[in-house]
Amino acid sequence: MTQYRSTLLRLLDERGYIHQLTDAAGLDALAAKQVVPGYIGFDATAPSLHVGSLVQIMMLRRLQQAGHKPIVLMGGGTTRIGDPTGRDESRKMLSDETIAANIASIRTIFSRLLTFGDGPTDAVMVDNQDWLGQLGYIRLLQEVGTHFTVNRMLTFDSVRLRLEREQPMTFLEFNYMILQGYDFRHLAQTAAVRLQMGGSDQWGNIVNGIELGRRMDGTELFGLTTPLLTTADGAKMGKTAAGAVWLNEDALPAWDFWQYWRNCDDRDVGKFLRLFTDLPLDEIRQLESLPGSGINAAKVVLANEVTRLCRGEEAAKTAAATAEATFAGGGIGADLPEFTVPPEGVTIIEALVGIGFAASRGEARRLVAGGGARIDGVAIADESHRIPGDCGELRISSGKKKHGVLRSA
RNA sequence: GGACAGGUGGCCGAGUGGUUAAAGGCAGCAGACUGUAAAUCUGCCCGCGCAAGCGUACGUUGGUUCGAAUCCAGCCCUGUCCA
Repeated sequence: MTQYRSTLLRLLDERGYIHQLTDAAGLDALAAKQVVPGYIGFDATAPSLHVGSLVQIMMLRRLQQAGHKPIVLMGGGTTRIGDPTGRDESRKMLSDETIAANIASIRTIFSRLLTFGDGPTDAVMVDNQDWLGQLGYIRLLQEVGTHFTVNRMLTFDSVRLRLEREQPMTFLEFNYMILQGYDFRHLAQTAAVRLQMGGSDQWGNIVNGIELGRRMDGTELFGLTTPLLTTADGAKMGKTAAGAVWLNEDALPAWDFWQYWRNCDDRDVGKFLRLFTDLPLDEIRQLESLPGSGINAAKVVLANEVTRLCRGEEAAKTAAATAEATFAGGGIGADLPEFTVPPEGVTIIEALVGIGFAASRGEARRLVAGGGARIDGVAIADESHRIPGDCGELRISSGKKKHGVLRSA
C-alpha cells in the first residue's frame, strides 16, 4: 500500500474509497500543500439520490474533513441528455420543471453531510445547466469537438457495450461524454477545481475531462474513482425488495432506512462502517471482529451512525428504539407503520393490504396460506380471520422482519 | 428509401394454431434452520374470487379461424447490411 503524505489521500485510502487514481504522486503533493477544490457530478433524474450515491457523497464529506473544498455538481444540463454509462436503454426525457424540483429535493441530503457557505473550504453546489445551457452548438463543436476523435469515443465502454449488445445509442447520448468532459474543464477555469471524483464507471468520462483541460488550457487535472460497491453477495448496492434505498426522508421512512443497514451482510459491516460513518478506525476494527452473532452489535452501530448522518439524531434514536422494542421485546415501537381498524373490523387479508405488507389481496392470501402472517406473534392460518373494531393495539407481522401496528379507530 | 432479422410476464429466455396465465433461469416473498446474517432445502410468485370460475396479458391496430403469443395485413420501434 502506498504511503501518502497528504491527509486527504491517507484518509481516503485507509477508509477504502480509492479504486483508480490518475496521478497519485501528483495529487498527493498538491493536496499536501494547498486547498484542492474537487467535485463529483450527480444526476437529477429522481427527487432523491439512493444509497448507491452515498459513497460519492461521503467522499465529498471526507474531502471537506481533510481541509479541501467540495463542489457538488448537479447535472441539470446533462440530465437532459441522459448518461448512457452502464445502461442498455435510453433514458426518458425529463421536463425542466421536474429537473429543477429534483435538484431542490436532492439538495437536502447534501446539506446534512456537507457544510455549505462562502469560506475557502465550504461546500458549494453548482448546476451544469448554467453553462451548458449557454453553449451554442457551433461553438461547442469548434471549441470542444475538435479535441475528441470519434475513433476514441467509440472505444469507450459506455459506447462499446451498447454496440456489442445491439442496443441503440442515439447521437444525443453519444454526446454525453463530451459535455461531461467540458464540465470538468469549465469548473477548472471558473472555480479552480483540480480534482474530479466518481464511481469506477465514470473513469472514462473523468479522463476525458482531464484530457480536455490539458488540451484547451494546459492545466493539470486529477481524477479519482471509487470501487464499484456491491454487497457481499454480489448485488449492486441500494436495491431491495421495495425498490431503491432512498436517502431522502420523504422517499423512504427512517425506520426502513435504519433496517436496511441493520440487515446488511456480515461481511459488509466493516467496509460500510469505514465508508459510511465517521467512527475512528480502531473502533471499527474492534466492531467488525466481534465473533459470531456479536456482529449484530456492530450492525446496530452501523445503522445508528448512518441514519444519524443522513436523517438526523432524532430519526436514528427513534429507529433504534423501535428496533429494540419490536425485535428484542416483541412489542411495538414508535416507527412501525400503522393501520387503523374501522369500527366494523377487518379481515386479516384487508389488514395486510391496508398496512402495505401485500400489494394485492391475492398476495396477502398467499402470505397467510404460506404461514407468514402473524398477529401478536401468533401465526394466522385462516384467511377469513377477523380483527374486531375494538381490537385496541395489535402487532401484525409479515415474516420475521416486517412488523406493523393495528389500532382501533 | 430497399433487403433481412427481431419486439413474450420485474429482467433474461423458451414457445410457431387448441392440453399456454405461457417451460426454464435470475430477482422477489414466505416457511424450516439461524443471529432481524450468509449458505441450504421447501412452498409461492398477473388481478378479482372460499371455490368452480371470471377478467386482463405475449409492440400496436385490424383480419383469418369454432379457437391465435403462434397464421395474414397495415402501423410503430430496434438491429444488421445496402442506398
